[in-house]
Amino acid sequence: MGTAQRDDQRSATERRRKELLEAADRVVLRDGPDATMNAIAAEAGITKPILYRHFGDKGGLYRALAVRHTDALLDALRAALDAPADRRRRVEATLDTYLYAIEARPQVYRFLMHPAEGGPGERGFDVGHHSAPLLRRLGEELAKVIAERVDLGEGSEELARVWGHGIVGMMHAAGDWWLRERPCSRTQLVHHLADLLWGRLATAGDRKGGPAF
Amino acid sequence: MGTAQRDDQRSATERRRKELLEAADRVVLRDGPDATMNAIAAEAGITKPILYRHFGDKGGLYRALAVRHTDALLDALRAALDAPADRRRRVEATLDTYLYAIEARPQVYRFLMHPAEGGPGERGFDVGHHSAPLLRRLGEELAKVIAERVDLGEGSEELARVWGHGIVGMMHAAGDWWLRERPCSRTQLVHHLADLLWGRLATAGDRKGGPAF
DNA sequence: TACGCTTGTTACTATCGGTAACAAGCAGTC
DNA sequence: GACTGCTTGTTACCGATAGTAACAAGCGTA
Repeated sequence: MGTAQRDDQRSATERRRKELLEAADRVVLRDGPDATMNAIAAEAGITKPILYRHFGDKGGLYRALAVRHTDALLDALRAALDAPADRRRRVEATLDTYLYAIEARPQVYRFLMHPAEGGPGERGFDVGHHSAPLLRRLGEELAKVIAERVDLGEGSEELARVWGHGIVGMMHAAGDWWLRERPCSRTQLVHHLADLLWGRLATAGDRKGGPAF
Repeated sequence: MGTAQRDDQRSATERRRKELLEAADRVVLRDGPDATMNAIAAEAGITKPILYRHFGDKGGLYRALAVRHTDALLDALRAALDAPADRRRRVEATLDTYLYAIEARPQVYRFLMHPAEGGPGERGFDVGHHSAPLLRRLGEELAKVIAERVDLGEGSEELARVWGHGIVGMMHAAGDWWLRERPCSRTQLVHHLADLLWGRLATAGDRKGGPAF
């Protein structure tokens, strides 16, 4: 077998893989976290074992799906992070980018972050909480940017990683809550979070009627 | 049937429920996220249907378990939050309390936050990502304390809730990452996070070698 | 004794992830 | 043309698990 054909086959299988992923995406969009392997295979016009040949197990399929979406999100976040503006603006732009993404595609977001939620059998598309890997990836990425661009003195690498994961967690938790309750506009949420990051908690006074310490 | 006996029975069933929860706790401690309903029933010396009569479904059992642990954690956090010290100390004490809890009982923590992780079948104790409810509860609780004690001016209630959920998310994500990688001591992590909350990100200078904006 | 209530069991269903075992098409090789 | 090797695809199964009847046994009470 010549190398030309091997390349053909390789690109062919990759195309196929892409098609399968797109089918999986459609099912996830439609069925939410209840998507089963059978349903995905049916949507792709094939049967289960092929999915398993391509992705190993359900976790593999999920990971491939998650990587696709995470990559897209990361690109958008990097653009906001690298915009030519002062730090406060960049932080706000980054927060807004993330929140816009989860607002625009809540189905995808819920699938990535909260697989297996509804459904009677509770036997949804779970495969072991992939939100953590996703968030960890975002945290590491943010840490890299912080370490690159902010002067933190001694032990800056460690500090940057702590902050990276901390800020991503803040963004994620606040975004998750906001997406459910919609207590305010996206812009307001962004400002509130930026205020928090800008140390307003430290400078705010004690409440007058509150406990006296 | 007299009311006395009805009370007896009620307290009896509640005692039983408590025993079942303790058995479930032991299994979770031992088997981690792979705990099955059968295993829990066996540990309690009974069979499945009784668990279902007491807790409805797996989610019910999980929720009851989560509430127990969350209550205990909340008590500890409230104590730290209400200690007679300045705000920075209280924040540090609270962070440290949380981190100590997850450090001391990682099995419980992993079960609450990351059910269904290991195991070949990936069919672990999942039941729909209960970490979110848990974190939401912590967030609301912290929001209450912030709104009570910090003077935030206009729209303080909304701001406090954003911060409550944001800070809890920061604590959770950083703690989760720290628990896995152990890149530094707990004390250091606490200081790093408190620094972040105290606005050091805003005041730090640009890195000299970094991109020029 | 007969009733009602709770506790408990055995035996079952349904569903889902995952896996053989086998069939068919299609390139290149003898 | 027949043979080999590879990928794609199928049907039919296994094993584990959540969840559910249907039935039995203890135990106070009327």
